[in-house]
Amino acid sequence: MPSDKVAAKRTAKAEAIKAAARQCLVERGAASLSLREVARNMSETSSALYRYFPNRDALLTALIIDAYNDLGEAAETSATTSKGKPAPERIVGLASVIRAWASTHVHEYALIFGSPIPNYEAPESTIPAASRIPSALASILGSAELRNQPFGQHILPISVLNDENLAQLLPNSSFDVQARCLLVWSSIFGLISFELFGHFVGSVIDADTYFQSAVFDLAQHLGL
Amino acid sequence: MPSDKVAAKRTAKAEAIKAAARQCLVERGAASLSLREVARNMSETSSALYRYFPNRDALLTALIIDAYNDLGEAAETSATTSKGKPAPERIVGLASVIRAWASTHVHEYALIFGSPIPNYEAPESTIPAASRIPSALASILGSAELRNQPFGQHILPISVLNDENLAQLLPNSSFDVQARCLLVWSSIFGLISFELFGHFVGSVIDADTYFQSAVFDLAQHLGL
DNA sequence: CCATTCCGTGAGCACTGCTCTTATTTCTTC
DNA sequence: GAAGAAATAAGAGCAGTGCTCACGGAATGG
Repeated sequence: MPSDKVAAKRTAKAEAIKAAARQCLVERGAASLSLREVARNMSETSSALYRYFPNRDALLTALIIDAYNDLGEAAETSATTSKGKPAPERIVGLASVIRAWASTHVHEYALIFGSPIPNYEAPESTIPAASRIPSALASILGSAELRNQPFGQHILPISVLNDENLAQLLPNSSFDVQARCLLVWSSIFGLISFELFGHFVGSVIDADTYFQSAVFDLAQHLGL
Repeated sequence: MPSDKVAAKRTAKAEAIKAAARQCLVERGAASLSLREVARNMSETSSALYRYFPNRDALLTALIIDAYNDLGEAAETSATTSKGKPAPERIVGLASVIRAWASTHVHEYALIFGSPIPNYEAPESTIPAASRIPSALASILGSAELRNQPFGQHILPISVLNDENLAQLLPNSSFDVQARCLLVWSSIFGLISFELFGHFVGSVIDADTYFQSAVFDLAQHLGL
Protein backbone atom coordinates (compact mmCIF):
# COMPACT_ATOMS: atom_id res chain seq x y z
CA MET A 1 0.00 0.00 0.00
CA PRO A 2 1.77 3.13 -1.16
CA SER A 3 1.07 5.89 1.27
CA ASP A 4 0.11 9.38 0.19
CA LYS A 5 3.52 10.68 1.06
CA VAL A 6 5.48 8.39 -1.23
CA ALA A 7 2.89 8.84 -3.96
CA ALA A 8 3.28 12.60 -3.78
CA LYS A 9 7.04 12.25 -3.90
CA ARG A 10 6.71 10.01 -6.92
CA THR A 11 4.56 12.45 -8.86
CA ALA A 12 6.79 15.32 -7.84
CA LYS A 13 9.81 13.59 -9.25
CA ALA A 14 7.88 12.57 -12.35
CA GLU A 15 7.05 16.24 -12.83
CA ALA A 16 10.71 17.14 -12.44
CA ILE A 17 11.61 14.61 -15.08
CA LYS A 18 9.00 15.99 -17.44
CA ALA A 19 10.31 19.49 -16.86
CA ALA A 20 13.84 18.39 -17.67
CA ALA A 21 12.55 16.56 -20.71
CA ARG A 22 10.75 19.70 -21.90
CA GLN A 23 14.04 21.51 -21.57
CA CYS A 24 15.72 18.88 -23.71
CA LEU A 25 12.85 19.18 -26.15
CA VAL A 26 13.56 22.80 -26.94
CA GLU A 27 17.26 22.03 -27.37
CA ARG A 28 17.15 18.86 -29.38
CA GLY A 29 13.63 18.29 -30.67
CA ALA A 30 11.11 15.59 -30.09
CA ALA A 31 12.27 12.64 -32.13
CA SER A 32 15.78 12.72 -30.78
CA LEU A 33 14.76 13.15 -27.17
CA SER A 34 17.22 11.10 -25.20
CA LEU A 35 16.50 9.66 -21.80
CA ARG A 36 20.16 9.64 -21.01
CA GLU A 37 20.44 13.34 -21.69
CA VAL A 38 17.41 14.07 -19.55
CA ALA A 39 19.08 12.11 -16.79
CA ARG A 40 22.34 13.98 -17.29
CA ASN A 41 20.55 17.32 -17.00
CA MET A 42 19.21 16.12 -13.65
CA SER A 43 22.57 14.69 -12.56
CA GLU A 44 21.12 11.23 -12.33
CA THR A 45 21.49 7.90 -13.99
CA SER A 46 19.36 7.07 -16.99
CA SER A 47 18.22 3.84 -15.46
CA ALA A 48 16.77 5.74 -12.51
CA LEU A 49 14.22 7.36 -14.80
CA TYR A 50 12.83 3.98 -15.68
CA ARG A 51 11.37 3.82 -12.20
CA TYR A 52 9.02 6.61 -13.23
CA PHE A 53 8.42 5.99 -16.92
CA PRO A 54 8.52 2.45 -18.28
CA ASN A 55 10.08 3.64 -21.51
CA ARG A 56 10.72 6.63 -23.70
CA ASP A 57 7.31 6.48 -25.32
CA ALA A 58 5.59 6.73 -21.96
CA LEU A 59 7.51 9.90 -21.24
CA LEU A 60 6.55 11.25 -24.64
CA THR A 61 2.92 10.38 -23.99
CA ALA A 62 3.02 12.27 -20.72
CA LEU A 63 4.52 15.28 -22.48
CA ILE A 64 1.88 15.08 -25.19
CA ILE A 65 -0.97 15.01 -22.71
CA ASP A 66 0.54 17.92 -20.82
CA ALA A 67 0.88 19.86 -24.05
CA TYR A 68 -2.72 19.18 -25.03
CA ASN A 69 -3.91 20.28 -21.61
CA ASP A 70 -1.72 23.36 -21.59
CA LEU A 71 -2.92 24.50 -24.98
CA GLY A 72 -6.47 23.35 -24.27
CA GLU A 73 -6.60 25.41 -21.10
CA ALA A 74 -5.36 28.49 -22.91
CA ALA A 75 -7.99 27.94 -25.59
CA GLU A 76 -10.76 27.52 -23.04
CA THR A 77 -9.70 30.62 -21.19
CA SER A 78 -9.77 32.62 -24.40
CA ALA A 79 -13.22 31.34 -25.31
CA THR A 80 -14.57 32.03 -21.83
CA THR A 81 -13.21 35.52 -21.38
CA SER A 82 -14.38 36.64 -24.81
CA LYS A 83 -18.02 35.93 -24.11
CA GLY A 84 -20.32 38.68 -25.31
CA LYS A 85 -18.03 39.85 -28.07
CA PRO A 86 -18.86 39.25 -31.74
CA ALA A 87 -18.17 35.70 -32.84
CA PRO A 88 -15.62 36.55 -35.57
CA GLU A 89 -13.61 38.52 -33.06
CA ARG A 90 -13.78 35.64 -30.60
CA ILE A 91 -12.58 33.18 -33.22
CA VAL A 92 -9.69 35.41 -34.21
CA GLY A 93 -8.82 35.77 -30.54
CA LEU A 94 -8.91 32.05 -29.95
CA ALA A 95 -6.84 31.32 -33.03
CA SER A 96 -4.30 33.95 -31.99
CA VAL A 97 -3.99 32.38 -28.57
CA ILE A 98 -3.33 29.02 -30.18
CA ARG A 99 -0.78 30.58 -32.49
CA ALA A 100 0.93 32.38 -29.62
CA TRP A 101 1.18 29.16 -27.65
CA ALA A 102 2.54 27.38 -30.68
CA SER A 103 5.17 30.08 -31.20
CA THR A 104 6.43 29.81 -27.66
CA HIS A 105 6.18 26.01 -27.53
CA VAL A 106 7.31 25.06 -31.01
CA HIS A 107 8.52 21.61 -30.13
CA GLU A 108 5.53 20.76 -28.01
CA TYR A 109 3.32 21.98 -30.85
CA ALA A 110 5.22 19.75 -33.25
CA LEU A 111 4.80 16.95 -30.77
CA ILE A 112 1.02 17.06 -30.96
CA PHE A 113 0.32 18.48 -34.41
CA GLY A 114 3.37 17.53 -36.42
CA SER A 115 4.18 14.25 -38.03
CA PRO A 116 3.58 11.29 -35.79
CA ILE A 117 6.63 9.96 -33.99
CA PRO A 118 7.83 6.72 -35.61
CA ASN A 119 6.98 3.53 -33.80
CA TYR A 120 4.85 5.55 -31.43
CA GLU A 121 1.14 4.99 -31.20
CA ALA A 122 -0.75 7.67 -29.32
CA PRO A 123 -2.76 5.90 -26.66
CA GLU A 124 -6.45 6.56 -26.06
CA SER A 125 -5.62 8.42 -22.90
CA THR A 126 -4.62 11.43 -25.00
CA ILE A 127 -8.10 11.88 -26.49
CA PRO A 128 -9.80 13.78 -23.64
CA ALA A 129 -6.98 16.30 -23.43
CA ALA A 130 -6.82 16.58 -27.20
CA SER A 131 -10.51 17.36 -27.58
CA ARG A 132 -10.38 20.41 -25.35
CA ILE A 133 -9.13 22.57 -28.20
CA PRO A 134 -11.89 21.83 -30.72
CA SER A 135 -14.34 22.07 -27.83
CA ALA A 136 -13.26 25.62 -27.20
CA LEU A 137 -13.78 26.51 -30.83
CA ALA A 138 -17.12 24.75 -30.83
CA SER A 139 -18.25 26.61 -27.73
CA ILE A 140 -17.94 29.85 -29.68
CA LEU A 141 -19.61 28.54 -32.77
CA GLY A 142 -22.38 26.94 -30.76
CA SER A 143 -23.43 30.26 -29.28
CA ALA A 144 -23.14 32.16 -32.55
CA GLU A 145 -25.75 32.59 -35.20
CA LEU A 146 -24.50 30.70 -38.17
CA ARG A 147 -25.79 31.21 -41.62
CA ASN A 148 -26.65 27.89 -43.14
CA GLN A 149 -24.89 28.02 -46.46
CA PRO A 150 -24.67 24.64 -48.17
CA PHE A 151 -21.27 23.02 -47.83
CA GLY A 152 -19.42 22.00 -50.95
CA GLN A 153 -20.76 21.41 -54.40
CA HIS A 154 -23.23 18.62 -53.86
CA ILE A 155 -25.62 17.72 -51.12
CA LEU A 156 -23.70 15.27 -49.01
CA PRO A 157 -24.94 12.18 -47.24
CA ILE A 158 -24.97 12.55 -43.48
CA SER A 159 -22.72 9.54 -43.12
CA VAL A 160 -19.71 11.61 -44.17
CA LEU A 161 -19.29 12.94 -40.67
CA ASN A 162 -19.75 11.27 -37.31
CA ASP A 163 -22.81 13.07 -36.04
CA GLU A 164 -22.84 11.28 -32.70
CA ASN A 165 -19.44 12.64 -31.95
CA LEU A 166 -19.80 16.12 -33.41
CA ALA A 167 -23.23 16.76 -31.94
CA GLN A 168 -21.60 16.83 -28.53
CA LEU A 169 -19.31 19.62 -29.61
CA LEU A 170 -21.87 21.50 -31.68
CA PRO A 171 -25.34 20.84 -30.34
CA ASN A 172 -28.26 21.53 -32.67
CA SER A 173 -25.94 22.24 -35.54
CA SER A 174 -26.60 21.25 -39.09
CA PHE A 175 -24.32 19.06 -41.14
CA ASP A 176 -23.12 22.09 -43.07
CA VAL A 177 -22.08 23.90 -39.93
CA GLN A 178 -20.29 20.85 -38.57
CA ALA A 179 -18.44 20.38 -41.82
CA ARG A 180 -17.41 24.00 -41.99
CA CYS A 181 -16.31 24.01 -38.38
CA LEU A 182 -13.92 21.16 -39.05
CA LEU A 183 -12.66 23.01 -42.08
CA VAL A 184 -11.95 26.16 -40.11
CA TRP A 185 -10.28 24.18 -37.39
CA SER A 186 -7.93 22.36 -39.75
CA SER A 187 -7.28 25.56 -41.69
CA ILE A 188 -6.17 27.38 -38.57
CA PHE A 189 -3.68 24.63 -37.87
CA GLY A 190 -2.66 24.58 -41.50
CA LEU A 191 -1.82 28.27 -41.25
CA ILE A 192 0.09 27.85 -38.00
CA SER A 193 1.96 24.78 -39.19
CA PHE A 194 2.94 26.40 -42.47
CA GLU A 195 4.27 29.41 -40.64
CA LEU A 196 6.08 27.44 -37.94
CA PHE A 197 7.49 24.83 -40.27
CA GLY A 198 8.84 27.37 -42.71
CA HIS A 199 6.53 27.02 -45.68
CA PHE A 200 5.62 30.69 -45.69
CA VAL A 201 9.22 31.84 -45.81
CA GLY A 202 9.62 34.21 -48.72
CA SER A 203 5.90 34.77 -49.17
CA VAL A 204 4.54 36.13 -45.92
CA ILE A 205 6.38 39.02 -44.29
CA ASP A 206 4.09 40.16 -41.50
CA ALA A 207 2.94 36.76 -40.30
CA ASP A 208 1.01 38.18 -37.38
CA THR A 209 -1.17 40.47 -39.46
CA TYR A 210 -1.63 37.91 -42.16
CA PHE A 211 -2.71 35.25 -39.70
CA GLN A 212 -5.35 37.40 -38.07
CA SER A 213 -6.75 38.50 -41.40
CA ALA A 214 -6.82 34.97 -42.70
CA VAL A 215 -8.69 33.68 -39.69
CA PHE A 216 -11.14 36.54 -39.92
CA ASP A 217 -11.64 35.66 -43.55
CA LEU A 218 -12.32 32.07 -42.56
CA ALA A 219 -14.75 33.18 -39.88
CA GLN A 220 -16.64 35.25 -42.42
CA HIS A 221 -16.71 32.23 -44.62
CA LEU A 222 -18.28 30.21 -41.87
CA GLY A 223 -21.24 32.48 -42.21
CA LEU A 224 -20.96 34.52 -39.09
CA MET B 1 38.67 12.97 -64.19
CA PRO B 2 35.63 10.87 -63.52
CA SER B 3 34.45 9.43 -66.79
CA ASP B 4 30.82 9.34 -67.80
CA LYS B 5 30.66 5.66 -67.12
CA VAL B 6 31.70 5.84 -63.51
CA ALA B 7 29.54 8.90 -62.99
CA ALA B 8 26.52 7.04 -64.33
CA LYS B 9 27.29 4.11 -62.09
CA ARG B 10 27.58 6.44 -59.16
CA THR B 11 24.20 8.02 -59.71
CA ALA B 12 22.66 4.63 -60.38
CA LYS B 13 23.89 3.35 -57.04
CA ALA B 14 22.82 6.54 -55.34
CA GLU B 15 19.37 5.96 -56.76
CA ALA B 16 19.41 2.41 -55.47
CA ILE B 17 20.32 3.67 -52.02
CA LYS B 18 17.51 6.18 -52.11
CA ALA B 19 15.09 3.47 -53.17
CA ALA B 20 16.18 1.26 -50.29
CA ALA B 21 15.94 4.24 -47.96
CA ARG B 22 12.41 4.93 -49.15
CA GLN B 23 11.59 1.32 -48.35
CA CYS B 24 12.97 1.79 -44.87
CA LEU B 25 10.96 4.99 -44.61
CA VAL B 26 7.63 3.22 -44.98
CA GLU B 27 8.69 0.64 -42.41
CA ARG B 28 10.28 2.75 -39.75
CA GLY B 29 9.50 6.38 -40.39
CA ALA B 30 11.65 9.34 -41.18
CA ALA B 31 13.29 10.35 -37.92
CA SER B 32 14.47 6.83 -37.13
CA LEU B 33 15.80 6.20 -40.59
CA SER B 34 18.95 4.19 -40.05
CA LEU B 35 21.80 4.09 -42.51
CA ARG B 36 22.83 0.73 -41.17
CA GLU B 37 19.44 -0.73 -41.89
CA VAL B 38 19.43 0.71 -45.38
CA ALA B 39 22.77 -0.95 -45.91
CA ARG B 40 21.51 -4.23 -44.52
CA ASN B 41 18.56 -4.18 -46.91
CA MET B 42 21.05 -3.83 -49.72
CA SER B 43 23.38 -6.49 -48.30
CA GLU B 44 26.16 -4.00 -47.93
CA THR B 45 28.14 -2.32 -45.21
CA SER B 46 26.96 0.92 -43.73
CA SER B 47 30.29 2.56 -44.32
CA ALA B 48 29.95 1.93 -48.04
CA LEU B 49 26.97 4.26 -48.21
CA TYR B 50 29.12 7.11 -47.00
CA ARG B 51 30.81 7.10 -50.40
CA TYR B 52 27.54 8.33 -51.87
CA PHE B 53 26.07 10.47 -49.12
CA PRO B 54 28.36 12.31 -46.71
CA ASN B 55 25.93 11.77 -43.84
CA ARG B 56 22.39 10.86 -42.93
CA ASP B 57 21.11 14.37 -43.44
CA ALA B 58 22.36 14.43 -46.99
CA LEU B 59 20.41 11.30 -47.72
CA LEU B 60 17.36 12.86 -46.12
CA THR B 61 17.80 15.98 -48.22
CA ALA B 62 17.95 13.89 -51.36
CA LEU B 63 14.77 12.10 -50.35
CA ILE B 64 13.07 15.41 -49.59
CA ILE B 65 13.96 16.88 -52.96
CA ASP B 66 12.76 13.73 -54.69
CA ALA B 67 9.51 13.89 -52.77
CA TYR B 68 8.97 17.53 -53.66
CA ASN B 69 9.63 16.78 -57.30
CA ASP B 70 7.45 13.70 -57.33
CA LEU B 71 4.53 15.52 -55.79
CA GLY B 72 5.24 18.66 -57.79
CA GLU B 73 5.18 16.75 -61.03
CA ALA B 74 1.86 15.13 -60.15
CA ALA B 75 0.47 18.54 -59.29
CA GLU B 76 1.70 20.08 -62.53
CA THR B 77 0.26 17.23 -64.56
CA SER B 78 -3.09 17.68 -62.89
CA ALA B 79 -3.09 21.41 -63.54
CA THR B 80 -2.08 20.94 -67.16
CA THR B 81 -4.53 18.21 -68.10
CA SER B 82 -7.46 20.01 -66.49
CA LYS B 83 -7.12 23.07 -68.69
CA GLY B 84 -10.43 24.30 -70.02
CA LYS B 85 -12.46 22.96 -67.14
CA PRO B 86 -14.03 25.29 -64.57
CA ALA B 87 -11.54 26.55 -62.04
CA PRO B 88 -13.23 25.12 -58.92
CA GLU B 89 -13.22 21.70 -60.51
CA ARG B 90 -9.56 22.10 -61.39
CA ILE B 91 -8.67 23.08 -57.86
CA VAL B 92 -10.56 20.14 -56.39
CA GLY B 93 -8.79 17.89 -58.88
CA LEU B 94 -5.39 19.27 -57.99
CA ALA B 95 -6.05 19.01 -54.28
CA SER B 96 -7.25 15.44 -54.72
CA VAL B 97 -4.09 14.53 -56.57
CA ILE B 98 -2.03 15.95 -53.74
CA ARG B 99 -4.11 14.06 -51.21
CA ALA B 100 -3.82 10.83 -53.18
CA TRP B 101 -0.06 11.21 -53.35
CA ALA B 102 0.07 11.94 -49.64
CA SER B 103 -2.01 8.85 -48.87
CA THR B 104 0.29 6.57 -50.80
CA HIS B 105 3.48 8.28 -49.60
CA VAL B 106 2.62 9.04 -46.00
CA HIS B 107 6.17 9.12 -44.73
CA GLU B 108 7.48 11.14 -47.61
CA TYR B 109 4.61 13.56 -47.08
CA ALA B 110 5.52 13.77 -43.41
CA LEU B 111 9.09 14.35 -44.47
CA ILE B 112 8.27 17.52 -46.37
CA PHE B 113 5.16 18.82 -44.62
CA GLY B 114 5.41 17.41 -41.12
CA SER B 115 7.43 18.69 -38.24
CA PRO B 116 10.99 19.56 -39.17
CA ILE B 117 13.58 16.91 -38.44
CA PRO B 118 15.64 17.87 -35.39
CA ASN B 119 19.12 19.18 -36.04
CA TYR B 120 18.30 19.21 -39.72
CA GLU B 121 18.22 22.42 -41.67
CA ALA B 122 16.65 22.17 -45.11
CA PRO B 123 19.21 23.56 -47.55
CA GLU B 124 18.33 26.12 -50.19
CA SER B 125 18.54 23.46 -52.85
CA THR B 126 15.13 22.24 -51.84
CA ILE B 127 13.39 25.51 -52.69
CA PRO B 128 12.98 25.08 -56.46
CA ALA B 129 11.47 21.64 -56.07
CA ALA B 130 9.29 22.82 -53.22
CA SER B 131 7.82 25.71 -55.16
CA ARG B 132 6.47 23.51 -57.92
CA ILE B 133 3.38 22.68 -55.89
CA PRO B 134 2.20 26.22 -55.16
CA SER B 135 3.11 27.07 -58.73
CA ALA B 136 0.66 24.48 -59.98
CA LEU B 137 -2.07 25.93 -57.82
CA ALA B 138 -1.18 29.42 -58.93
CA SER B 139 -1.30 28.44 -62.59
CA ILE B 140 -4.95 27.58 -62.12
CA LEU B 141 -5.79 30.68 -60.17
CA GLY B 142 -3.89 32.86 -62.58
CA SER B 143 -6.05 31.82 -65.48
CA ALA B 144 -9.30 32.02 -63.55
CA GLU B 145 -11.49 35.02 -63.06
CA LEU B 146 -11.24 35.88 -59.45
CA ARG B 147 -13.72 38.02 -57.69
CA ASN B 148 -11.94 40.67 -55.74
CA GLN B 149 -13.47 40.37 -52.33
CA PRO B 150 -11.54 42.21 -49.64
CA PHE B 151 -9.41 39.93 -47.49
CA GLY B 152 -9.89 40.01 -43.75
CA GLN B 153 -11.44 42.67 -41.62
CA HIS B 154 -9.28 45.65 -42.30
CA ILE B 155 -7.51 46.96 -45.32
CA LEU B 156 -4.03 45.57 -45.00
CA PRO B 157 -0.74 47.21 -45.83
CA ILE B 158 0.94 45.69 -48.85
CA SER B 159 4.03 44.90 -46.80
CA VAL B 160 2.28 41.96 -45.18
CA LEU B 161 3.08 39.75 -48.15
CA ASN B 162 6.16 39.56 -50.31
CA ASP B 163 4.82 40.90 -53.58
CA GLU B 164 8.07 40.40 -55.47
CA ASN B 165 7.91 36.73 -54.75
CA LEU B 166 4.19 36.16 -55.14
CA ALA B 167 3.84 38.20 -58.31
CA GLN B 168 5.87 35.55 -60.08
CA LEU B 169 3.37 32.90 -59.09
CA LEU B 170 0.27 35.03 -59.56
CA PRO B 171 0.94 37.69 -62.18
CA ASN B 172 -1.37 40.68 -62.20
CA SER B 173 -3.09 39.54 -59.05
CA SER B 174 -4.25 41.83 -56.31
CA PHE B 175 -3.13 41.61 -52.73
CA ASP B 176 -6.44 40.07 -51.75
CA VAL B 177 -6.11 37.30 -54.27
CA GLN B 178 -2.54 36.56 -53.23
CA ALA B 179 -3.55 36.41 -49.60
CA ARG B 180 -6.48 34.14 -50.28
CA CYS B 181 -4.40 31.88 -52.47
CA LEU B 182 -1.97 31.30 -49.61
CA LEU B 183 -4.89 30.64 -47.33
CA VAL B 184 -6.35 28.03 -49.65
CA TRP B 185 -2.98 26.42 -50.07
CA SER B 186 -2.30 26.09 -46.38
CA SER B 187 -5.87 24.98 -45.74
CA ILE B 188 -5.55 22.13 -48.21
CA PHE B 189 -2.47 20.93 -46.41
CA GLY B 190 -4.18 21.45 -43.09
CA LEU B 191 -6.98 19.15 -44.22
CA ILE B 192 -4.59 16.51 -45.52
CA SER B 193 -2.34 16.67 -42.48
CA PHE B 194 -5.23 16.41 -40.06
CA GLU B 195 -6.55 13.39 -41.90
CA LEU B 196 -3.19 11.67 -42.25
CA PHE B 197 -1.99 12.43 -38.76
CA GLY B 198 -5.15 11.16 -37.14
CA HIS B 199 -6.82 14.36 -35.96
CA PHE B 200 -10.04 13.61 -37.82
CA VAL B 201 -10.44 10.19 -36.25
CA GLY B 202 -13.87 10.00 -34.71
CA SER B 203 -15.20 13.03 -36.54
CA VAL B 204 -14.86 12.38 -40.24
CA ILE B 205 -16.09 9.08 -41.58
CA ASP B 206 -15.98 9.47 -45.36
CA ALA B 207 -12.72 11.36 -45.60
CA ASP B 208 -12.69 11.29 -49.38
CA THR B 209 -16.06 12.93 -49.81
CA TYR B 210 -15.44 15.38 -47.01
CA PHE B 211 -12.12 16.46 -48.48
CA GLN B 212 -13.50 17.16 -51.92
CA SER B 213 -16.42 19.13 -50.53
CA ALA B 214 -14.17 21.09 -48.24
CA VAL B 215 -11.84 22.06 -51.05
CA PHE B 216 -14.75 23.02 -53.25
CA ASP B 217 -16.02 25.15 -50.40
CA LEU B 218 -12.63 26.81 -50.17
CA ALA B 219 -12.58 27.37 -53.92
CA GLN B 220 -15.96 29.06 -53.75
CA HIS B 221 -14.61 31.16 -50.96
CA LEU B 222 -11.75 32.26 -53.12
CA GLY B 223 -14.34 33.96 -55.27
CA LEU B 224 -14.30 31.72 -58.29
C1' DC C 1 14.09 -2.08 15.75
C1' DC C 2 13.37 -4.74 12.01
C1' DA C 3 11.30 -5.97 7.63
C1' DT C 4 9.50 -4.48 3.55
C1' DT C 5 9.21 -1.58 0.09
C1' DC C 6 11.13 1.66 -2.78
C1' DC C 7 14.93 3.83 -5.08
C1' DG C 8 19.50 4.93 -7.42
C1' DT C 9 23.78 2.64 -9.34
C1' DG C 10 26.61 0.66 -12.68
C1' DA C 11 27.57 -2.96 -15.68
C1' DG C 12 26.09 -4.79 -19.89
C1' DC C 13 23.50 -5.90 -24.49
C1' DA C 14 22.21 -4.55 -28.95
C1' DC C 15 21.62 -0.80 -31.59
C1' DT C 16 22.80 3.87 -33.90
C1' DG C 17 25.86 7.60 -36.88
C1' DC C 18 30.20 8.17 -38.31
C1' DT C 19 35.54 7.71 -39.13
C1' DC C 20 39.56 5.68 -40.65
C1' DT C 21 42.61 2.15 -42.24
C1' DT C 22 42.94 -1.74 -45.02
C1' DA C 23 41.83 -4.66 -48.83
C1' DT C 24 39.44 -5.37 -53.26
C1' DT C 25 37.39 -4.43 -57.31
C1' DT C 26 36.94 -1.64 -61.48
C1' DC C 27 38.46 1.41 -64.93
C1' DT C 28 42.20 3.64 -67.80
C1' DT C 29 46.24 3.65 -70.22
C1' DC C 30 50.01 1.68 -72.30
C1' DG D 1 46.28 -8.23 -72.12
C1' DA D 2 49.16 -6.26 -68.25
C1' DA D 3 50.37 -2.47 -65.18
C1' DG D 4 48.98 1.55 -62.76
C1' DA D 5 45.46 4.55 -60.99
C1' DA D 6 41.12 5.49 -59.23
C1' DA D 7 37.01 4.45 -57.20
C1' DT D 8 34.81 1.30 -54.01
C1' DA D 9 33.80 -2.05 -50.30
C1' DA D 10 35.04 -4.12 -45.69
C1' DG D 11 35.91 -4.12 -40.99
C1' DA D 12 37.33 -2.45 -36.68
C1' DG D 13 36.45 1.07 -33.57
C1' DC D 14 34.46 5.35 -30.95
C1' DA D 15 30.83 7.58 -28.73
C1' DG D 16 26.26 7.79 -28.36
C1' DT D 17 21.33 5.59 -27.75
C1' DG D 18 17.14 2.63 -25.33
C1' DC D 19 16.65 -0.64 -22.15
C1' DT D 20 17.46 -4.65 -18.54
C1' DC D 21 18.96 -6.39 -14.40
C1' DA D 22 21.34 -7.72 -10.25
C1' DC D 23 23.10 -5.22 -6.61
C1' DG D 24 23.48 -2.02 -2.49
C1' DG D 25 21.38 1.74 0.24
C1' DA D 26 17.64 4.60 1.95
C1' DA D 27 13.21 5.63 3.50
C1' DT D 28 8.87 3.88 5.36
C1' DG D 29 5.53 1.21 8.20
C1' DG D 30 4.67 -2.09 11.74
